[in-house]
Amino acid sequence: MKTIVESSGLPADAFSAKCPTRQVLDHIAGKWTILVVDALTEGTMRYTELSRRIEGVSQKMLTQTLRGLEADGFVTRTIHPTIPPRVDYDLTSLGRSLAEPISALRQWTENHINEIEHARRQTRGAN
Amino acid sequence: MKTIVESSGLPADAFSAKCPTRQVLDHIAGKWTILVVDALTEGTMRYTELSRRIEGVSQKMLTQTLRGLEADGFVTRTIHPTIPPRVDYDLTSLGRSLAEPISALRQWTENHINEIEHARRQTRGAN
DNA sequence: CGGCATCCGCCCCGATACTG
DNA sequence: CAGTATCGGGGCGGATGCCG
Repeated sequence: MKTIVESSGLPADAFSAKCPTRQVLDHIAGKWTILVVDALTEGTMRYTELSRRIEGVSQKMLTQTLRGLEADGFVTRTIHPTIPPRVDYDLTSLGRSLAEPISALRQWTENHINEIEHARRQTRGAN
Repeated sequence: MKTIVESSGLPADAFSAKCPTRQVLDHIAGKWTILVVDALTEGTMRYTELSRRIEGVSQKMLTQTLRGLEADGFVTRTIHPTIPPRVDYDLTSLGRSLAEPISALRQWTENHINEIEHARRQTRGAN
């Protein structure tokens, strides 16, 4: 059962260059998207909580990633007009759905990191 | 049960900037990696078969992606010294293992593309 | 057929400074 | 606290040409 893309009437196919699925996949494949979505599975997080949870992310990239996730309907942004200001980020139901395969990918990598590093050490001379 | 990274003795943690898991995750998050791994789940493929299957990929990026997947132990490269030459690419058992969460991610995106495009249209004025 | 080498533009991303 | 604005380097990635 293939999804029919409403905007084009064609079946969804990530291997096709024209399919919008490709853009979303490229976006999800961004450097920080996986970590941000995955972090939010732990519950509501404030901006600075996210930046501390995800080591090494800059303000710019965190903001940019969050804006992208908002635009795609994966994350909600809630502003509390208090002093000091407080902004909460949450996964939408669509975002929680996406988080399942994404978490699986992170966990797989963590579980197999030793095999991968071993394979890397076997690669000799190639460069 | 967390994996202990042999090279560092520390638990695998993708949220930690120093963990090698991060590099692998960044690598998997490359623009073409998901499509290449996923294409190879359909079986052995030659170089030109891959380039036709994955619309829009340039020779350079296909080669570069395949070399990276080789180095990480996800893909094997078999050269048949015939005329004309023939090169077969296959997933290793580690690669087939990785392909499961990766395929899940592509399928999820294809299945939810209409919801995502709808969410995108709701976003007004933001830019 | 299955690459590699080179050039080069673009934009990703980090660093820094500033704001409500 | 939660951003925005701007600058600048690096590398991702496409185009082209050549090779065994």
